[in-house]
Formats: sequence, C-alpha cells, structure tokens
Amino acid sequence: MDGFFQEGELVGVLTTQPLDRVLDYKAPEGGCFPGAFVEVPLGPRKVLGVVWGPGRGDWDYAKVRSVIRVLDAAPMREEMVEFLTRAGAYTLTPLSAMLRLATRSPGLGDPPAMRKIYRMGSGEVDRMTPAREKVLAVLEEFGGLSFTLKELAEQAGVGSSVVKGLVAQGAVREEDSPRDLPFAPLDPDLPGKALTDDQQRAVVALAGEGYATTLLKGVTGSGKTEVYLEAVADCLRRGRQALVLLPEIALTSEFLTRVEARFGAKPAEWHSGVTMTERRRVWRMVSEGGAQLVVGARSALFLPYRDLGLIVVDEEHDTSYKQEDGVMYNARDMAVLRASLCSARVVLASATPSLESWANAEAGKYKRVELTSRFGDAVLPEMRAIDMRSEDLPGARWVSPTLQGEIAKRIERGEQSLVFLNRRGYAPVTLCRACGFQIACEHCDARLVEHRFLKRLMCHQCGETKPIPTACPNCEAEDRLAPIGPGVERMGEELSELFPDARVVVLSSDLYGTSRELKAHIETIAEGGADIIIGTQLVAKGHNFPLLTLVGVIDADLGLQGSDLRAAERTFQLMRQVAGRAGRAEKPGLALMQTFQPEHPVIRAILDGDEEAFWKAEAAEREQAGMPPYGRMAGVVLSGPEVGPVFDLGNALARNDAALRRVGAQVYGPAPAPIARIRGRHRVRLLVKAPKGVALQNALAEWIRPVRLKGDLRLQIDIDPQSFF
DNA sequence: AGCACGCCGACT
DNA sequence: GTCGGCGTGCTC
Repeated sequence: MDGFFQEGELVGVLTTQPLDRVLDYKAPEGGCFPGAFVEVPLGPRKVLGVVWGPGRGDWDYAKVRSVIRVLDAAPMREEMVEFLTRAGAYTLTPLSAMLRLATRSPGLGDPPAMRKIYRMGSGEVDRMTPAREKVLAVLEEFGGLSFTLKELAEQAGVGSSVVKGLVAQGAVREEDSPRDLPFAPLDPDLPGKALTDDQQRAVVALAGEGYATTLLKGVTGSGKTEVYLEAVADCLRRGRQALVLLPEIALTSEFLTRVEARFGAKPAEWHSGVTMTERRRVWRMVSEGGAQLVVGARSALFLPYRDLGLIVVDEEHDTSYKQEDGVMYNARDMAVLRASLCSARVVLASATPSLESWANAEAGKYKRVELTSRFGDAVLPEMRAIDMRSEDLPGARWVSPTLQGEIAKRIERGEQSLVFLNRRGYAPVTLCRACGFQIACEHCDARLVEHRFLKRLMCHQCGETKPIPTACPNCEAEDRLAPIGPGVERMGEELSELFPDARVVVLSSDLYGTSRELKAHIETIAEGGADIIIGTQLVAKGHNFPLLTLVGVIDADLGLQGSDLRAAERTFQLMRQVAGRAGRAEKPGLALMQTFQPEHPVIRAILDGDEEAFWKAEAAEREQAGMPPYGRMAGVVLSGPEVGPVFDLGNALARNDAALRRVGAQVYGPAPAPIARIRGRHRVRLLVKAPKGVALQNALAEWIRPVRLKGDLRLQIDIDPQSFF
C-alpha cells in the first residue's frame, strides 16, 4: 500500500466488529498510512481496526468521527491484505472475521512495555559468597545475553534476592529494555544430521526461490523432518522467515528440541497453549523480523510475517487442519494461497497424502518428492490381516488368540506392543438388558459413552457427562444396564487380565487434564515406560516409539462401511500411519489388522502396500462421480433450537436454487447434518455440487443473499466439506 | 460483537 | 402502576 492520509482526510477502516463493510473515519492527528492498525470509536466503544484505504465518502459527513490513535504496531502489509481478502472470498467469510484471525494478539494496542534486564556491572563485590559467584559465573559465560531477574536467578540456581544484592553493589547492572525481545538467532549452517542419498536428493528438490508447492511423501521413519528442516535452513540462508505448521497434537517439546539441535536455538511457538505475554512477543517479533522460524498450529498462518519464504505443512492430510467451527478454512489450502502471494515455497509433508494433494501432484500443479528408503537400518513393518471369522473368541473379548500370541512374544523380548482402537471410553453403547433401551444424550443425536475412568457417561459430541445410573432410565429395571462393544479403557482391562504382569497403559485424550501432560506421558512411554500401549488415533500422530515392534489394530473395519467417500481415504491413512509406528529402530516391526473382511479393497491395498493402486482406484471413482477434487462441493449448515423452522428454511433454500442452476450447480437436501443435533441445536445440511471451474462462491453468495435469519436460526457455509453424505 | 431502544408479563 | 424479558437495529 502506498500513499499517506493527511490529518482530517477520509479513510476507510475495517474493524474486527462483524460489520461487513469498511467504515469512514477522519485520519488522526499526524495522519496515517494505509495498513495502519488503529483504534476507532464505534458507537459508545473503542474498537480495533485497520486503515483499509481511502474513505468512500458516502456517509453523512457530520457523523464521521476521527480515528482515535494509530497503534504502535507495524502496519499490515499489502500481501496480508490480499491474503485476507482472497481467503475470505474463497471461504465466503466476512472480511471482519478474517481480520479477527489476523489480530489474535493480546495488547496489540499497548505501547511496547519496558522491563528490567540484568547484565554484568563494573562495581566491586564487598563480600563474595557461593551464591553470588554463581550469578556472576552465569553472566560471565553468557555475557552477550540479557536476563530477566527470574531467568538469571533460575539459571544460577539462586534466589532473586542474591541478584538484587549484587545490583545494589553495582556488580550487576539493571537496565530497561523493550519487553518483547527478538528470538535467539537460528544458525542454518550448523552441521545437520548426515543425510542419505535419498534425503539429499529431496533437499535439493525442495530448495529454491519463488513460489512452488512440493508434496514430500515419505513413510514414517524415512526422515521427512530432517529433509524439511533443510528446506527451512535454505530459507533462513536467504534471509527469509519460515513457518512449520503441525497438527495441534503433534506440537511437542520433542519437535522443538529437534529444531534446537539443528539450528542451535528454539523457534517461536504459536498454538493454543502459548501464554498471552509470549503471544504478544511472537506477534511483534514476527512482524519486525525478530523471529526467523515459527512452529505452530494452523492459526500461525495469520501472523504478520515480514518476509515469509517457506511454509511446511507437516502431516498435510490431517483432518484437524480443516477448521470445522467458526471460520471454516483448510490450513493446507490457505498455506498454498498465502505462499503464492508472497513468493514462498510450500512443503506438504506426509506419509499418507490426502487425495487432493495426490491429485494436484498428478496434475503437475505440485512437485512431488518421495523418500523411499528408511533412515538407519529399520525396515517397513510386515503387515498381515487376522481373519476374525476364523478366530476363536468368546463374547465381549476382542483380542484374538493370534494377536495375544504376538503380544506375548514382545513382552518376552522386552519390546513394546501397540493396540490400536479408535474408540474412547470403556464402551460405546450402554444397553438395558430388560428393555433394549440405549442411553443417549439429551441434547445431541448421539449415544452416551461410558467412561469408567471418569465414572461417568459422556457425550462425545457436546462433552456433557452424567453419573452412570444403576437403573434403566427407560424401564427403571435395576442393575440390567450392560456395556456393549469395546472402547480403549475396556481393552486396557482385557489386556491386563490376559497379561497380569505386563505394564499396560491406555492413551486417550480424556485421561489427561492438559495436552502438555499427555505429551509428557507419551514421552515417558516411548522411552520404555510401558509394555502394552492402548491408544486411539492420537497415537497415529507423529511420535517416535523406538521400542515398539508390534501394532495390533483391533477393528480395522471401523470406518470402512458408510457411504462417505472420504471414509475409505481416512481409514487408509490411519492404518498406514499406525502401522508406521512399528519397527522404527533396528528391530523389524509387525502390523496385524483384525478384520472380518480381509478381501475389502482398502484392507488389501494397505496390506499390499500398494498406495498408488488405492489412490488411482479412489480417484477414478471420485472423478466418475464428479466429486472433489474433480468437482466442487460446498455445504450449508442451518441450525436452530427447533427442527421445524430449520427444515423450513432448508426447503426454501433448496426450492429457490436458480442462482446455483445458472452455473450448473445442484443442491442436495436438506437432510439432517452428519451430527444432527449439537448442544440442543438441530442441524440440517444442504450440499451443493458443481463442476470444477465454475464460480461457485459467487453463485452461493447470490443464492443465500435473500435469506433473513429469524429468531435463533444460523447459517454457515462450508466450502470443501470433509464429509459428503 | 456489544449496546440501546422497545414493546409485553409478574412484582414492590 | 413499574422492572425487566430479550427481539430488532445500529454503529462511520
């Protein structure tokens, strides 16, 4: 943005308030540049905004108010404006909501606060004590760095009063310094790990200048991380910033340690667990160039990078990259958009790429680099199906004799086994043996899941819990309620009975208060703190278990049934990833899948390791059906407290579909949404299917424009939904 | 998003 | 008679 607005000139300001238009204000005293972060009056309040351009002048001039002040923050760059505009247009999200994503930093309006820092002083110490010596030794050793009081005291292992005492004598100097300090510089030229030829070739392919997207495909243990860290190094050498996006759960201290090992310092971190103070520092330093590398969750895409040269999307197939509430965007696609606007490179890394990325690579839109050989001596796990039709298993037991035998061997050898079941809790269904009633959530269209650990029934949709009743809520029969089906907690019980001397551990997100606790626990397990690990899909996400040599998938059929075109893809990815956990170190791994349909094409493709065959078959099917990525889809989710009005609106929309038909798009529905009721709100979904290449967003916008939402009805558009049926 | 304005039920 | 419910509308 060029130009400058003199004091009193009309400027257009976009605020974070949900008004989908730019408001006119008078430029403040001293004028302002376009892109400036400002505080403006809005009704009785002061709100945050960005100077978006010249004012439109179509508002009663007498009512136009003045910008209160320009905030002390680097102005929004033209490239960010473009990114927010394009991303908003793509996802049909109002600009104000996009701006909110880009201003999620506390204290944006604060002046850069000062704080006290401590350095070596010149004064003499009257009486030297061991504690004082330690403090001075720390300052001696890290003379170039500056410490806060707490940091210095901690580093020296003394109380803060010792430091204060030294300050009083002048031996330590107390200075004022800006609160938000730059991150320690990263050195791309430190020696990295030795790379295999395969990895070296990949590194060369990823390096370079200007926009390009590369799909980096490599099985677990093939060294994807080492390879993309070299891409980061290449970017840093060019003096540009880099961003590594990880699914929230994969953001571990283990990963940060690897970054530190490669570059000699920790990167900036950005995710939901980062404190307010640190957030402010990251936001500021990213915009001023004081942070070279950000490692973060999807919202890190909206940080105000000064010169972003690389975005790595690790585990690019992960469905958690698609935000399903609030602003619905897919971080993988937005990363590509953002990179194309700032001439950055994108690396999409995965052992099991999404069909979209695979198709884009096939079509030549993305480059493709494959890592085949595994790093070190480990080999790919051997994969076999256990045909459950011929296993002798009593009722309410799920670990087949074959699997039991393999686990026993591992225990004998001091190796770990992972038992995988994608079902939290003790049992997915609680059934009354007297009347057949299944206990369901009162607010959602879902059954309540027994969590024996919490001693409660829980709804996995809305999270509501209640005590486990002793009498049937329907027929009031006492003690006739029975858990049906397996959950991870129940598997823990079964395995503890089968192997009473083994250390059995259940890994499930709801057994931990915080994700930090969970991550810490995973680390101790990985170091050998358990013999049998039972886990939900969270164990599939990027963790090293060097002692693990066996993976048993309890129910490989879960997710194969159903008409969701993506279910097969997800099943495929999940099974491959779980299998990839086994045998990372020197020991070869074995993956066993319990299935009642060993002939199913997805199971066959996984066992054969023939991913290309699977993808080609899946792609052909979708192309035939005109489904993404060969056609376009959008979902419209309507919700409200009463089903009637929600369906009425859905029907009205379905009838008035002229705007859609004009571009060759078709409406399906209304039908109950995949989750038909959440927190007492009924949800109804319409699906729009269009040929590739039509201006779907324009048609959708025109279609829903006449809608006036009455009462508590809500409408949400979901471009590229994750599930289709 | 907030916050005011505004038109109908149970209270000092 | 009023206090207050939250439906509707406005903010440059």
